[in-house]
Amino acid sequence: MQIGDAARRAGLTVKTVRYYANIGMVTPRQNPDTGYRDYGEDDVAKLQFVGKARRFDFSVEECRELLGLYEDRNRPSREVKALTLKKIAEIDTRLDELHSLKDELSKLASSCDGDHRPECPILNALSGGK
Amino acid sequence: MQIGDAARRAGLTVKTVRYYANIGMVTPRQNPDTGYRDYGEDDVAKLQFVGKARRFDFSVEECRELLGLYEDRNRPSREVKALTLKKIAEIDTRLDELHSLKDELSKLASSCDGDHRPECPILNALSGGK
DNA sequence: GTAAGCCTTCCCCCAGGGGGAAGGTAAAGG
DNA sequence: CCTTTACCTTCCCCCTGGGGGAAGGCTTAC
Repeated sequence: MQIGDAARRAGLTVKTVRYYANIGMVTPRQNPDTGYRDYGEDDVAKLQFVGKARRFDFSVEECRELLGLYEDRNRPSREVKALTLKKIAEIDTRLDELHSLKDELSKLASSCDGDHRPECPILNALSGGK
Repeated sequence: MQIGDAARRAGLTVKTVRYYANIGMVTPRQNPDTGYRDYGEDDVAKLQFVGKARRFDFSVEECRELLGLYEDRNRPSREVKALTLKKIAEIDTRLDELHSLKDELSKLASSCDGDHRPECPILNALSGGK
């Protein structure tokens, strides 16, 4: 099938699918007549797999790694689980950062009157100290 | 003072400070003899301000906006507060996304034995369904 | 004299594609 | 048969927020 159908079925844009082909992540056959990319069911499955993994915040490189494990029917599940736990730890780190950012910004916002007057604790905080 | 000192005092890299000059965010005078950028105390204050706002997850464009408000001694504090509340809302959205991602990944991870056997619910989840 | 330590501009690099130009191709409608 | 429409291809520039390093110029210190 052509790239448009494959993209639709995987829920990705044509641009994205072509990009994945260019970086060698999901490489379809080529139709020798037209020169068009020719996607099979297995390719669509891989595209769906990658699309889902991306939505789970795995980077493209991590997706490549997961895809390798996915294609190797004999790999130990340990490896997949390790990648997943690493990703969870990264998410935790980012959650902590965002929580503390939000706390600080919330404190600033609640200390600011937010009226027509120029006095503003938010700007004072941003300009003062370190 | 030269860019190196300004960068050190603002806790930024020289590259970053030069970048801010290039995009017109903090534009120092120029030393006519050497052609070097010449930073004053006011410039350093602005660099510190921007550095802090960046650490608060404000984008460069938002920093430019905040800097404009910071320099306008008569702006209403309302505008600054609005930007801050918008940023807090963005952080909330991202927190929600990350929380649900983490939940899903945690469920997958706990359902996977993570041993030497190839059976892996994580890959099954990524490959199956939508 | 020369080495260190500044500074300058210039260009390429990262992720993860998006936007659009220029040009080839295939199928359907009039 | 011709045209329109909808595909497809490669190619190049754009975004964020700078990092890395080359090539060149200047003082200053040893």
